[in-house]
Amino acid sequence: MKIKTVATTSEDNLTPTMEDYLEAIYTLSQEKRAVRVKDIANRLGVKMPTVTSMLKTLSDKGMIDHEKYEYLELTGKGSHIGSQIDHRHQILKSFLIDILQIDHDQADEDACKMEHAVSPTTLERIVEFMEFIENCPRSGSDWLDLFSEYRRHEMPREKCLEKMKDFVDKYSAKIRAMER
Amino acid sequence: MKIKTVATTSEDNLTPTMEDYLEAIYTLSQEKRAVRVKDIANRLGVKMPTVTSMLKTLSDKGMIDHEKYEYLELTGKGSHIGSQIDHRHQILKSFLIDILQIDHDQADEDACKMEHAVSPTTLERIVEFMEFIENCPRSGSDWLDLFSEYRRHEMPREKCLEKMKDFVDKYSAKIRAMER
DNA sequence: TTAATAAATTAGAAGGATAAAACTTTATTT
DNA sequence: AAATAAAGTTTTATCCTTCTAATTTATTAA
Repeated sequence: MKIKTVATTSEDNLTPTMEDYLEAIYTLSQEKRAVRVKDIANRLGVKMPTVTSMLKTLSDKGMIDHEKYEYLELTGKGSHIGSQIDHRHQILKSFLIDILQIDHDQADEDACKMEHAVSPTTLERIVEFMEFIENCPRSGSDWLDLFSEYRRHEMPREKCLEKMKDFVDKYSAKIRAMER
Repeated sequence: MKIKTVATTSEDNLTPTMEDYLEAIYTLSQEKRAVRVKDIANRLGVKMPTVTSMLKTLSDKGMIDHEKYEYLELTGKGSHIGSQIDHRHQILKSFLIDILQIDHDQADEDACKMEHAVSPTTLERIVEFMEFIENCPRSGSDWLDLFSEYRRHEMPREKCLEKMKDFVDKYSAKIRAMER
C-alpha cells in the first residue's frame, strides 16, 4: 500500500515560470559576483515585488538560499536545474541560428519559450540531427549555405548545376580517399 | 491625441490556454457534427466546469457562440484562429515526425506545446527548410534514411562507402540530365 | 410519462503570476 | 553622522486556470 509522503510546498514540481527564474539566476550568477533582485526583474521583464515573491516560493522548494535583504544563492538543486534549462536554451538557440538561420534576437526569444515545450527526447534528437548534418558528407556547412541561397530564391539553373558539379567532384575525392 | 477605446473583456489577447481551447473546438467540429463540453474536457484533459468557464471567457471575446445548455459554435474570428493554431500544430508535427523522426505520440505532445512557443518567422523557416530538404538533390528522403541509420549507430565504414558510391552515381546522372 | 442517468452549469475555493503603493533596510553622498 | 537615494519587501489586489460539490437541464430507459 502506497502512502503519500506529506506533500508540503517543497515538492519540486517547477512551473515553466519557475524554471525561467532559475535559469536567469543561474546565468546572472555566472556573469557577476552577486545576483540582485533588480537584475532578475530586469532580465525577466517583471517588477521587483514579483521577484521577491517568487524567491520565497523557490526558497520553500529548496532551490535557493535567501535571507531577507541579503544576497541570494542557488542551492545545489537549484543550480543543477538552472544549468539544465540554460543548456536546453543553448541547444535550441544553436539550432535556430546555425541550421534554420534565424536572426540572433529572434532565436533567443524563441529558444526561451521552446525550452519549456520540447521534450528531452526531441531535444536529444535535435542534437543528433545537427551532428548528422555536420558529419554527413552530403550535407555540412556548404549545404547549409545552399539553404541560405534557396531561401533567397537565388538559385538559377546554371548556378545550381555549377554547384552540383563542384560538389560531385569533392564528394568523389572523398570516396576515393576512403577506399585507400 | 489617442483615446483608448473602452477596453472591456472583449480584447482579443488570447493566452496559450485559450488558443488550445479554440484549436480543440476547431478540430472537434471538423470531426463531428456537434461539439460537446465533455469532448472538449476530454481532449484537453480538464474537468467540465473548467470548460464551461472558459467558454464564457471565449464568448466574451467573441470567439464562440454559445447559449446555456446548448451546442456551441466558433464565430468567424474564433474559427480563423482555431484553424491557424491547428495549422501550426500540423507543421510542427510534420517536422518532428518526418525530419527528426520522433514517434507519433511524442510528436503530438511536443507540437502542442511548441505551437505557442514558435514565432511566425521560425515557423515559416521550418516550412522552407523542409521544402529545401525535399528539393535539394543532396538531401531528400534517402538522406533522411541515412539520418535514421546514423542515429542507430549502424554506419560501419563499408556500408557508408557503399552508400556514398550509390549516391554519387545517381547524383551524376542527375547532373547529366540537367546539362541536356 | 415518469424515473433514472448523463451532461452542463453555478458557486465557492485555491494556487500561480503579476503589479501598485507604501514601507523598511541598505548604500551612498555630502 | 545625517540626509538622500537605491534596493528590497509587505500588503493588497487582480487575472487566469483549475478544481470539488451541489444544482439544473436534457436525454434515455422502463
